[in-house]
Amino acid sequence: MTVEEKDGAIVGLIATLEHASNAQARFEIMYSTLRDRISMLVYHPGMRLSEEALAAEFGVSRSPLRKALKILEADGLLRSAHGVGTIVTDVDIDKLGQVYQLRMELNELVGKLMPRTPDRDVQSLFETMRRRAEDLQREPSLDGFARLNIDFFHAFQSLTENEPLKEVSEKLFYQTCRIWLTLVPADNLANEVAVFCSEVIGIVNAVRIGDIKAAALLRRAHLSMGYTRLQDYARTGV
Amino acid sequence: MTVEEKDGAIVGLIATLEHASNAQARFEIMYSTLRDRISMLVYHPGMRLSEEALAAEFGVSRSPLRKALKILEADGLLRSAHGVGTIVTDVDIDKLGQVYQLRMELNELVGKLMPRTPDRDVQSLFETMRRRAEDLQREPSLDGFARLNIDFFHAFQSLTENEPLKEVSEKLFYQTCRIWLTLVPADNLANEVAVFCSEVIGIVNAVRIGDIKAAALLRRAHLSMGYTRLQDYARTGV
DNA sequence: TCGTAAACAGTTGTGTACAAATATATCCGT
DNA sequence: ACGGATATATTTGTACACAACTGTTTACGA
Repeated sequence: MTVEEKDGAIVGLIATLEHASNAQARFEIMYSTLRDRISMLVYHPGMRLSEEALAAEFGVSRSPLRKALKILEADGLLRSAHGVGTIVTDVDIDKLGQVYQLRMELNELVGKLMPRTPDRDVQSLFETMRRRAEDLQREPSLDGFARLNIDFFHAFQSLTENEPLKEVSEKLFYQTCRIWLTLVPADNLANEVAVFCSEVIGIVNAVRIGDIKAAALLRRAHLSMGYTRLQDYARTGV
Repeated sequence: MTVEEKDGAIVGLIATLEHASNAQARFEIMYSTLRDRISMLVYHPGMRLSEEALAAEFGVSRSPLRKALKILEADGLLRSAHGVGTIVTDVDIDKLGQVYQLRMELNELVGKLMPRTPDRDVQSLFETMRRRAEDLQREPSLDGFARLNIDFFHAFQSLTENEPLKEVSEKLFYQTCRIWLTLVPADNLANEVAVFCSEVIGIVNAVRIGDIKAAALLRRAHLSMGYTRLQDYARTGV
């Protein structure tokens, strides 16, 4: 699904870009690659990115790269400062509270607005998520946690057919998902992973019997509890 | 509030841009000006815009102008086609149904998520809206209707302090507000204006007594009825 | 007269040079 | 040695030239 799953890493990325047919395809690759790196904290908050370096890596000039950066800026993930650089935005637990409130409501809407009866493909997708959750629980890792969090979000998105809702939810998700990587303390990772995996498995079970509404309510509940735990981490961490 | 309210129209616009201190300010002017023109059907759906002509009008080169166009493209208001031009997107009543469903839910959230107790400024803003609604009802016009619709939306936005909710609502509003200008038949304009003005006045009354939740529910109800009428116009119009 | 292909005009996409702005380093005076 | 001003390096913002692409027109042949 994501671009990262390539063999030769950076080399493979440029190769992919070279063969990208049109401008839109090249943009999508650059955009999702950068967004993924920001979300996975490869580019950590406060880090300065160089347009020239990124353009060189992608094998293009600054012009098309800047388009991707501008959209990421509109998404709230980057911030450009003239004469300084392109800076990865900070994630502030307090400001993110508003986003979390909204995300909770939106997740409930997944069950209300055009819920989609899961077909065979969706079911197998969620079964894959269950398997990955079980694997992760056996061998917890921060990266695996973050990756499954992202992929499970996209799987959950397929439960509604309301396109605007999906777009809006996606934008808000990427504004918040980094917070876990910055706040969860290493000594509590296994516990946090276990909670998350039980959430995944619970929702997979709801999807299996076709109860999208229940899946949405479960997700909303877990989102709420997750935010509470994040606040605790932020308090004790400081 | 909007940029259009200048004396010398285009000349004034360039003058404003010349004096804009930084790049962000210049971007905001170009962005909101173009969005307003699209929303007011100065640029009608299907119309082709020329980057060069727009850049000349704003007194800048294509580079900074393109940033505004790219964001408007991400907003779903424009579409760029290589070798063809920059085209104003169509408004399709069926596809907009999903947006309307979402907008209804989001409007209700205004009353649930961080509703703001109206201060003196907000109250006077809504009183202005009431006066403009009364004026419009006395002398109905399509442009006046569209303008008040946009301005009243922004006024309503000030009733919540949840910034992400405001951003999301704004994006969705501008995806839908053009539909009225394209669908309302001229022979029913006075009637439609009357309905809209009564909505405005009703919500102003709710705000006056400080009942934001009621204002939000009223707005949601009117949004729902409005969408139903739009569907009727679309059916009888075709 | 019609169909087809080639030339043309016009548009967005990309590369590149330079301007504007900022952070850092350097130098000088006290 | 320290403060401050100045020079320098680095970065994003802008302008412009050209490449890539598309729709239209025109010319040519059947």
